Amino acid sequence: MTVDDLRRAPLLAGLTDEQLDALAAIAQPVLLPGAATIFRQGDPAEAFYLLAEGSVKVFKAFRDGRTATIRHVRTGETFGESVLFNDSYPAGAQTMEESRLYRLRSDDFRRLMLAEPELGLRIIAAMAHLLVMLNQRVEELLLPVPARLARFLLDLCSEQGSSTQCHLAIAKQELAARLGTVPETLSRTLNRFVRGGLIAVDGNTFEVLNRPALERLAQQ
Amino acid sequence: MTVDDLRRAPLLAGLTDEQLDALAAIAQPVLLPGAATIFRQGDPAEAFYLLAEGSVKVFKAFRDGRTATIRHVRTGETFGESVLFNDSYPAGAQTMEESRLYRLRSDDFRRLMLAEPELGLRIIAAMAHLLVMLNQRVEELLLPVPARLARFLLDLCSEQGSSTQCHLAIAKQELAARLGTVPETLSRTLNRFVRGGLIAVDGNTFEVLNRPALERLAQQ
DNA sequence: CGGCTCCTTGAGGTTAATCAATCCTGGTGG
DNA sequence: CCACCAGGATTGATTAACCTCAAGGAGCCG
Repeated sequence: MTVDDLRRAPLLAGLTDEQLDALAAIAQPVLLPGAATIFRQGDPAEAFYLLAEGSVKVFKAFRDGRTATIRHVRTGETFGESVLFNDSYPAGAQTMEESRLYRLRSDDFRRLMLAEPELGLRIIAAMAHLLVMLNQRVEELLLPVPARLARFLLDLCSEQGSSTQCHLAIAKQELAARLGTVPETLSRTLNRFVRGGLIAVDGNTFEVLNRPALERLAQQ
Repeated sequence: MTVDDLRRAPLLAGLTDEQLDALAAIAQPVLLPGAATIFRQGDPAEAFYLLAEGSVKVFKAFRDGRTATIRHVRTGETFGESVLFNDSYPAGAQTMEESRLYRLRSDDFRRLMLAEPELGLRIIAAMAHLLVMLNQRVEELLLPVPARLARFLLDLCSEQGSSTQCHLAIAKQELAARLGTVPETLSRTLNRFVRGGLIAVDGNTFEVLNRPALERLAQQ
């Protein structure tokens, strides 16, 4: 049911039932198969989306056809919100499996914001925060590949509650995309880490052997 | 006088005299010589600034000591505003000549925002817009140097009201920093444009000879 | 045991930084 | 009026990072 789906979105948490009803009135349900393009980088911005079920990735496309995954959207999260400030999408989005989402047209949403200032304030603040995050991700792409990989590994470990071990849930080629590089370079870089005694690799499980060196590398 | 200085800031335009007085009460005047560091990338974020007189540049620092100028701040503009969302500065700032500025401590400012919701709404919206701009600038650094230069030239021309001619007011090495590259590469790239018949150069004046090709280059 | 997909390894090419040398050009003092 | 000097601007040669293309493995399922 629409309102229940909306209530699960962190961006909308804490809204009153009336506000959610108003939102539900402008939310268009969409059902997409896997690997479907939702919007492309540079497309005129018309709407943003709430992911109710399934999974979606947001990515930047480069000149050379390479892509860097910016984030994996989780159930209940919104994406493409920057349409409210921008007139074209700053990144592309694609489903990774069959997904159910809601489309929120930006002019409908803007109209709603005028009627409900509280909603607007909440959205704008959340969005500013998102933009800061996005900015950090894009900035990371300016670092050399080894630094990006080191960051990722350290983050993954702390995310999984360990300071030395972590398990990679996605394929290495997905990781390469997430780091904005290609599988070959990822493979070579991992190899270099192993030869340098920084980490040990067993399949998709990693062990950090020399944390200080890895942290130094992650710096720059 | 403080209030007059504040009134000139686009971010604050349209505020009532009372609101400006309240702001003036928390604005600390600062006088700095040229080439002075205002804050460094990564410093804990405590305040943002309004430039009343002089000139300031905001820049990203790279691992290798290179820097990319993100923007040249003009009189009446604010910079470092992202402290309101971030707990450290995402870029560094430095005066380019003797400058007079006002320091606005972020917790003072936040307190003021709570008391004056209208002020908060205005600031947040303006800031979200700024963040989008910043994001675009950082993204540009992912493009190859010729694309960045092409963009810059086209922007400069349209900024100066001409579709074919423009004049560069800063030194070429400053332009190189603005493009996130080094003077040598800028020189070679300009040369390539000239040899390719894209532009003509006379000192610091440029003429666009083949706009479509330049626009194509700017794409990616 | 093919055939598949994913991963790795090697060779080569492109982009752009670095280092070093040279060339202007405008300002200064003789 | 001219020689000289300093900073900026150019040019050449070298180097580093990392992508591309191409060719092997390694595991896995029918």
